[in-house]
Parts: sequence; structure tokens; C-alpha cells
Amino acid sequence: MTRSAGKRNSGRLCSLYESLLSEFGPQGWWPTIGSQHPASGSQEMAFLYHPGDYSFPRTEEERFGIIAGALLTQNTNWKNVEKALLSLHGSGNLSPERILSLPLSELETLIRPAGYFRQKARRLKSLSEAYLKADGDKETEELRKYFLSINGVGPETADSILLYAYRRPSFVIDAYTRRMCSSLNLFHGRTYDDYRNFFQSNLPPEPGLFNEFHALMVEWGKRNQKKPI
DNA sequence: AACCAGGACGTGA
DNA sequence: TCACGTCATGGT
Repeated sequence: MTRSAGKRNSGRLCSLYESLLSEFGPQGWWPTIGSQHPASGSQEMAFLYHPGDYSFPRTEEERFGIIAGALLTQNTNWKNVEKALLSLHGSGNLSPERILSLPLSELETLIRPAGYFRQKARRLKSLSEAYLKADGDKETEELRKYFLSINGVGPETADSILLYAYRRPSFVIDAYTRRMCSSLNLFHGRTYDDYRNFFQSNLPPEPGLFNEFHALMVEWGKRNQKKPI
């Protein structure tokens, strides 16, 4: 990659980001559980987005909810994941310690709406154990390798955990990102890491930027799946 | 009623 | 490496 090609890609990415942001607005990822009507004291829980807030997860449950959600949403509609996470929360089990102490069959029942529930129940236990043992002071790429070594955690899940739960500058690549790259003739790569390297080498390593950019591309994908551009 | 959704893994060639 | 089957629920 020549220096001029690199600058050209950076420019394209930055203007793409700006136009997506002005068209769709801040997406407020990652959604977390909160009460829907805090002022009225209603206890009805729902998933809340927080547009423009790129700060660290506020509570331990919030952070673990992101991690569990990243695993549960694999090849699954997010609405189904919400049901699973709400049942974990509602039963007081949305923590790594509680997940580990739950009998496997009970965990399966709680997360059933998220699909692949047998596989995901086992993997959620191993991820919980790994999360408890994780060294949050590790350098980003080392922490990434650590999570990638856990069964059930592939590159997209690892990067979602790093970016949204740890606020590390690790760019998340998903099916929408690839579709967008090819349909805009922006980049064509072979592997996951090809795409990740493309974004990371052409953007400043800011977690807030990576956060919003990924979420915006997902929104673009959702809007353009029925009515292609 | 097939098809898709914010993937990952095991297998055989 | 890589193509292919498997894992499962819920909405369209």
C-alpha cells in the first residue's frame, strides 16, 4: 500500500463516516438494560441505546451484559437476544458468577429465545470463566488473542467484547461491513483480518469512532437489505 | 413457508 | 487453506 493510496482510503473512510453519521445520527451502541420510564418509577425493563455516549460501561452488570450479548447475538436477530438477556437479568443471573453456578439445563432454558441455546449455554459458561480470569491490563492485541482462544469466541465476538465492553480500539467486522465495502467498491479482502486491518490502518485508533462507525454500517445494512441502493 | 438474523466450529478433501 | 454441514429461535 503506497502512502498516497493510504491517504486516499483514509479520506474515503472519513467522508463515508461523516455522511453516515449525518444521515442516520449517532446510534448509541451497545444497547444495555435499563428501566424504560425511570421518572415514573416504572420497573419495566427494556434495552436502551445511548446516542453520543461513548464512555465506559457504568456497572459490572452492564459490562457483562455486553459480553454475553456479543456471544448470544451470533447469527441471531438482536431482538431474540434481548429476550434471553432480560430473562437472565430478571432471574438475577446476569453475572459471570451466577452463570457459572447455574445448572446447564437451567441456563439453556433462560437463553432459549436466542437460538442455538444448547451450544450457547455451554459457551456462555466458558466465556464467563474466561472473563473472570481475564487480565484487563493486557495490551489490546494480547487481550484479543486471549478471548480468541475461548471456544465459541471468534473474531467478531472478540472485537465486539474489546470495543464495547473494554473500550479498546478494535474494529468490528460483520456481514454488513463486508457488503458495504463491496457495494461501495471501497475494499475487497479475503479474511476477517484483511477487513479489520483495512479499517484500523486507515482510521485513528479511537474507540468512540470505531464504536459509531460499526453501528452505522449495521444500520446502513438493515436499511438497504430490502431496498438495495 | 422459505428465508434471514449484529458467527463459530468441526470435518474432510 | 477451504467448502460444507451443524447449531435453533422468532419475525417476515
